[in-house]
Amino acid sequence: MPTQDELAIADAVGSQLIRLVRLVERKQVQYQAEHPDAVERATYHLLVHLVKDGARRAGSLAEAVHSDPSTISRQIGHLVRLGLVERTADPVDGRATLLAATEEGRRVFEENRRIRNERIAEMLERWSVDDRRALSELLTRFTSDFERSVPRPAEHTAATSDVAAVRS
Amino acid sequence: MPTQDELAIADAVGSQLIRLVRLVERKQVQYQAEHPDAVERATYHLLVHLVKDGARRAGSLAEAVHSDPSTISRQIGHLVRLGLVERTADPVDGRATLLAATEEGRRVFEENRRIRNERIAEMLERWSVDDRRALSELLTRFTSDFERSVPRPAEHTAATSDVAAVRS
DNA sequence: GTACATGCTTGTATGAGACAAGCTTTTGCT
DNA sequence: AGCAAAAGCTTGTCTCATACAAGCATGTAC
Repeated sequence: MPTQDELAIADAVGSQLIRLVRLVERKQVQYQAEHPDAVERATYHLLVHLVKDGARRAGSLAEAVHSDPSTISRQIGHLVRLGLVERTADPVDGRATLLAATEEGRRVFEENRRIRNERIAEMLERWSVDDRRALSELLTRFTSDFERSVPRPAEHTAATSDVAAVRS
Repeated sequence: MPTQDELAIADAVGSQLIRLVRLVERKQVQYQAEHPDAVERATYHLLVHLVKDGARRAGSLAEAVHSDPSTISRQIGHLVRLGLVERTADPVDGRATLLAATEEGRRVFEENRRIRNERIAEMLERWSVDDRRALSELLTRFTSDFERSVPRPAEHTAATSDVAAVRS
């Protein structure tokens, strides 16, 4: 039973959250518009997974991003054509393919991350050190709480209204 | 010229930001999956605009959400069919249509927002009052800074790398 | 009053993603 | 060992959202 006060804070946080998500999405759309040959956002995300977590099988990726294997297959196809990812036979299972980021794939990822960090550092330029640290900590904590509240897809517990939480 | 320390904070903030955006998106996908007759996310966003800012013309909406007029037309068509939005002739310009949320449209919006706020309040349940307030304030401030850094679409200033800021 | 601009809607094309079918390899049962 | 069933991925087909183009109606300017 949240109090009126708690709901007011929740409303503020929720509004900012939505605003933030929209801004990020808009930036990504702009990026696509200005880089017509850039890979699709979802496709790029696969590269990120491979760089961060190392080589994985296609099915594992599909699960990680909650996407259909056929979709993954085509997306990886793009990345392979661009030389950012390599397919190698899985030594322990001939049916499977091991996917790994290439050196170039890692380079592209690091470059994007570098640019992103610089932009964010610019945004925080005028913030006090304490505020910066506080933002980072509170954001991390909130994200973790949020993550806990998103039902794992497998569980599939009665979530009829659970899920309406972030809309608008 | 950000320092090493500043970049480290920026990296943490950026990572959490991406994580957060993905969580929100995932929640929205789940919502769609569980409510097959729910309107498309982008379509719902139009309703939000109409509730928050009052009646507007279709073209104005199109600009607000950076979308094609034809897309808006069809999306509004859905909302009208659902009884959430009304089209009325613009009294001052016979070519234009004024779009307004219906009572039901407002009700749906308020309900979603209420549910969202409750979920977020739950997430913050165990937070201290100070931390809650700090999160809300810092998030608001950061979002505003972020917004300033997203070039207005009209400006279209050399943004070749500006825009790579949020990827991965 | 006629030509052009403006605002929206409808037709058409593109592209991402899901489901289904197919091919290959592995596993399990006898 | 051998054959059936399952697993892992790829390719074919469909759907759906969105962008671009064309069309229709109204408004505006000379």
